[in-house]
Amino acid sequence: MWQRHQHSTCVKQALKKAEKICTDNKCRLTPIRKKVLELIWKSHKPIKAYDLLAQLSSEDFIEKPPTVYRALEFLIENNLIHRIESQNAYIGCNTNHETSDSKFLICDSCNEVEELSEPKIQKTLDEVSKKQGFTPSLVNVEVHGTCAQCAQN
Amino acid sequence: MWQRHQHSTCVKQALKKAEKICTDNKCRLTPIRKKVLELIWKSHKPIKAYDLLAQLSSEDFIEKPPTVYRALEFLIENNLIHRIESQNAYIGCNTNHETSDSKFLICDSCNEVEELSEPKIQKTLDEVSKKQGFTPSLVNVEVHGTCAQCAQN
DNA sequence: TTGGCCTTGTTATAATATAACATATCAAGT
DNA sequence: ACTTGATATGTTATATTATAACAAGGCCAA
Repeated sequence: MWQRHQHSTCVKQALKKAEKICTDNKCRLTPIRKKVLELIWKSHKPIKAYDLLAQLSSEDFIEKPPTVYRALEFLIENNLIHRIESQNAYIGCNTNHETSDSKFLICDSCNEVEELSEPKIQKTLDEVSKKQGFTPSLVNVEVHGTCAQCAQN
Repeated sequence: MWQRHQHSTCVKQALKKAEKICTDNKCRLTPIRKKVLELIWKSHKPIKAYDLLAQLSSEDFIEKPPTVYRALEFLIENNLIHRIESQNAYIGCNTNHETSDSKFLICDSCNEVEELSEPKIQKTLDEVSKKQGFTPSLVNVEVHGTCAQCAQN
């Protein structure tokens, strides 16, 4: 997207962060979970469960749906990835949050995704919720559109 | 949800509004489309495509998936309903918008949904997008939590 | 070292959605 | 009214996404 970066390093960083989070949370980053997380980060764009499945099966991992969905569930619970609801796809989480809130800009042209961490959004949604007497527990924002790169071309 | 209302009247109003919109948009609110819209409004909560299908088939309508999905597609295109992405479900739209943007408070306890039309949210998202050089075309916000009614109980 | 819990394996199936092509209906111009 | 092109629906089949249920294995703490 508009922010190019060294991709190989971000995969490593993500795995490192995952190790730490699992230690902190007293849970296990098993080989399958690690592999799925790695594939998600390597993809760099939202990736679908059955695409992960295909990649796993080409690498001596078990290639049954429950395997992947369990790994995804685990990674989501530990805030290591998010699900993009409007695409039935999964993407690595590179922000630090306690909650599973997710806020994305999704470029419908290049299909890259930027995760937002602007407190302003959360604040606005909290205000509006409060006005309705509503107590938010989980926020999901998906803004579709065109990124800066794609707008130029 | 926190706002109780006369339900039978809101179904009628929704159908009336639909007639108008279809006239304006030069498109046709056929019996199937009308029936699907009516069922969605009668449900009053997000309803799933296959539940609609079941209800249709018990009323002499054709009971094949494409029938329902086509009607849903039409209704979404004309902003008469929205899809709740996090639930694979559909709900009537009672606000007036040009775009298909949708913003919801979703009570995970009673499963009722409130559509938001606060310009503040749109404004905040526009600002954040702009900051990233991103041009939004469609916004989807789904805030899960507990509504005022349910919080009391 | 064993018992319990977490994780994975395995089979089957549920739930959600679309492709592709045939037929019917509408509505606008003649 | 008749023709025609566009829109809508019927129909069959299948794609895509996800979970249930139960068995087996591995890990670790008492």
